[in-house]
Amino acid sequence: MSEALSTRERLVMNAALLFQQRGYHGVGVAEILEASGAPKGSLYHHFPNGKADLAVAAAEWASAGLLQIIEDAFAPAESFEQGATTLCYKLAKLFDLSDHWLGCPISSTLFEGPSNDRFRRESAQIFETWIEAVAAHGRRLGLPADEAARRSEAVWIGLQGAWTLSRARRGSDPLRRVPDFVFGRG
Amino acid sequence: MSEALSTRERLVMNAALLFQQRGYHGVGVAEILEASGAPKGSLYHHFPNGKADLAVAAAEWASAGLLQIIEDAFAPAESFEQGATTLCYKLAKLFDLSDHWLGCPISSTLFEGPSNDRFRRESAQIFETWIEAVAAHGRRLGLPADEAARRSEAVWIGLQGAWTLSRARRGSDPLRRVPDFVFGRG
DNA sequence: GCAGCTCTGGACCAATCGGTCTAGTCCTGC
DNA sequence: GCAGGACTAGACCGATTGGTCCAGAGCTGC
Repeated sequence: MSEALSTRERLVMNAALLFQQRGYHGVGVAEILEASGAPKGSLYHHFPNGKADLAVAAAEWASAGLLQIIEDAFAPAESFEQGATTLCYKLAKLFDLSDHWLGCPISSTLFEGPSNDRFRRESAQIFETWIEAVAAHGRRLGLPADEAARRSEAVWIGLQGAWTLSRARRGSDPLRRVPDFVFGRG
Repeated sequence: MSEALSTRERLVMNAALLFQQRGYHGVGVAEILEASGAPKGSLYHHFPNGKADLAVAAAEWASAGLLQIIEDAFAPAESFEQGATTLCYKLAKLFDLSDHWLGCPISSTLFEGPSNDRFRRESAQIFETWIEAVAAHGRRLGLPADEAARRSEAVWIGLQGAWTLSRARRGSDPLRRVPDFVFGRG
């Protein structure tokens, strides 16, 4: 149960999940409140700017989760290719565990949000953090810096694109083929 | 000028553009009406189910435009690689001509829409049409059927992912590097 | 010239939107 | 035991949402 979580944590978690399912504008504040079992006062206490603040917090929370998945995937890896492949499979499994309709937590939450620079900058920064985390593992595993940068960007692009196709097809197959795509196998 | 266009066409065009910019739920019916210079009655005359019908029509209109771009890119091509590269550059140019913030017309319009099966099926079908159009050119240009299918899917995934990254970075560089990823250059 | 359509124009509606405000509860330090 | 901040609870708000409805404009065939 989530009773142990604070109201703030529940708000962020539920907001992240709901935004991922239906996008920023597709989810009303009331629904997030209901899912979190919190009254309106709590939301505006923890997030003075309301929905927008909550969305940024939700995206950052989701981003932290993704970074952890990257660490878990690369920790036991003996090569960049191996780590990246594990990462793709982990995300495919995550996708399978959902109802096959989750979007990218960052795009869904921030790209579709109010068109202000704050959201745009925040999303760009989260994406770059993601790519840099993978690139760092590439360098650690012996790749030259420029190749690590190129490869990690390719992994990101492959995952982002394949995630969309997996969503349309309601199955994780495209995600599982990302390593072939990135490393020119098959 | 767009005076020559019918009310219906103006509605579909403007809806497609606005949805692409801010997603299905991010755009109100009133705004589409205002952009099209049409009253409410016209919308519900041409699209009895209102916003949802309009969104499907807008996605199909955008899809037709994309298919035309594919034809234009592959028509003079002498190899799949050449056609696909031209396609990527054409889309990069298109992205540059916008304010660097357009989303994929299909995802923005249908993925973020109401979570019903109609939207999901429609988006899946449009994506498959897209991939099949590219694959057909692959076969025409001498690729074995299975390789054409794999390659065209890779192009689609690369473009979809790179488009997202281009959006975050506010520049079309990632799109222009898609051919390198797909064909293992560089 | 009028019957019968397609289409337009816009008033109107209930529901929902995100957000404000304040009274009250709870916990903690003293 | 009480002072005071952190937090909850929910009534309330104006604006906007998507949608309905109907009167009438404009065109076409007769």
